[in-house]
Amino acid sequence: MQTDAPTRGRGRPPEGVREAILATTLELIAEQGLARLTTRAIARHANVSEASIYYHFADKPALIEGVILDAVLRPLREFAASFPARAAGKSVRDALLDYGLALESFWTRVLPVLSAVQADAELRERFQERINELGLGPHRGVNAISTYLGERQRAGAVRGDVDTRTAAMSFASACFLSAYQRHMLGARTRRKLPSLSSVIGALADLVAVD
Amino acid sequence: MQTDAPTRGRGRPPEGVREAILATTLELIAEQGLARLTTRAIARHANVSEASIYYHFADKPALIEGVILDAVLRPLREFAASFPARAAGKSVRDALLDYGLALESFWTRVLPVLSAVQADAELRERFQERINELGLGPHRGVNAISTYLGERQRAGAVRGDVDTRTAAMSFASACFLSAYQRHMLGARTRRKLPSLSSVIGALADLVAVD
DNA sequence: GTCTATACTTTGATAGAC
DNA sequence: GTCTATCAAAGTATAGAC
Repeated sequence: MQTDAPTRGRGRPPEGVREAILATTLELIAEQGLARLTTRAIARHANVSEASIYYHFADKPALIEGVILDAVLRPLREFAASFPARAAGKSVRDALLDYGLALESFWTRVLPVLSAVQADAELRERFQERINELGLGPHRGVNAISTYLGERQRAGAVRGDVDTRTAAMSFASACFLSAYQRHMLGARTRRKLPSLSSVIGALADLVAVD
Repeated sequence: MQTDAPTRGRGRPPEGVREAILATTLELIAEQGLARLTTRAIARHANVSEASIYYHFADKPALIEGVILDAVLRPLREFAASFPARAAGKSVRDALLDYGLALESFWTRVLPVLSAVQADAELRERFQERINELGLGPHRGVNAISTYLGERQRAGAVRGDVDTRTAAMSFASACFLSAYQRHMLGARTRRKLPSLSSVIGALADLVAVD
């Protein structure tokens, strides 16, 4: 029952089709997971035909893999780039708080995609290869914060007897668990873990020079 | 081309069919994920007909849900039951090490299933409901270890100025991150995080009275 | 309670007009 | 570059014999 546009789509500019497919696919993966994701659903939600999907992507796995990798690498780059700025001119405690909350929200963005990867053996294998090639993984975050703590330690702001690598691991993993709980049990669930802020605060008290 | 058993199966006792279906389904979910799991594959690997699946289970979602829930609750019960025994007569350090490694391997068992849950929106919703009803979640582990540390603190084996809840959170989350990295990047991947033992050891040094 | 055979539905992917 | 229409394959689920 379209009254005025018999020849072209219902408002989507033709050149946005590829981007619409990518964005919609990511959205659907995050919302409903990979198990029942169909090309038909992607096409409908993106206001596009299924054929267009196969014009832009070789097949369904190629589309998924592209979306997944991008959905991990993009937030990662943004986050990594923001790190130096976060610490600048702050106390150790404030820097850790700021960094920790950012780390938690990074994981909150990425976890739905990581879970989707685990749902398909082929995808998982390719993803692991790619991540290993790039040398990525949680150790990156641990190393970054460990380096930061080391610097502050030499500057006398962190207690000399603290093992910065262990402290960094505790810190990073608390952020991760916090994000994972929300991911697994849903945002509406009442949080029964100590708040991330309080845990980071307590860790800061342990490592920082008073 | 069966030469000797025209009427009955190739060795599976008829009464084991239901169990075989359950075990095989879990195995396949852990191995290849939920996205491409078919009733045909389950039947083949379990050496059973597809029809038998539908005799024992209402439909595919019902089968999956049963398997999933069992695969989380069973290890959880076993693990929870083993906890008191782990701490008995040990130093704080040894108890934490023992508990931590057990916690890591608990997560290693359960994570593949939790990831599968995230791959299907309907499954995720039912799972979250059930978990919330039962009051489960990572906070259980944190509470248990926090209680343990509190007792040892009153006994003088843990430093009085330690916040046991924060320490427990750090401890539990390190175990979780350790397991998650292996889950996500594969067991063969060279571990680039500090070993869990070393992190737990360092945490124990921080909280235990020398 | 389990099987074989099959009905029905959905899915990924392609052909061809515009 | 995008669409409509269509196909072959794969998927879930059922019927009926034993």
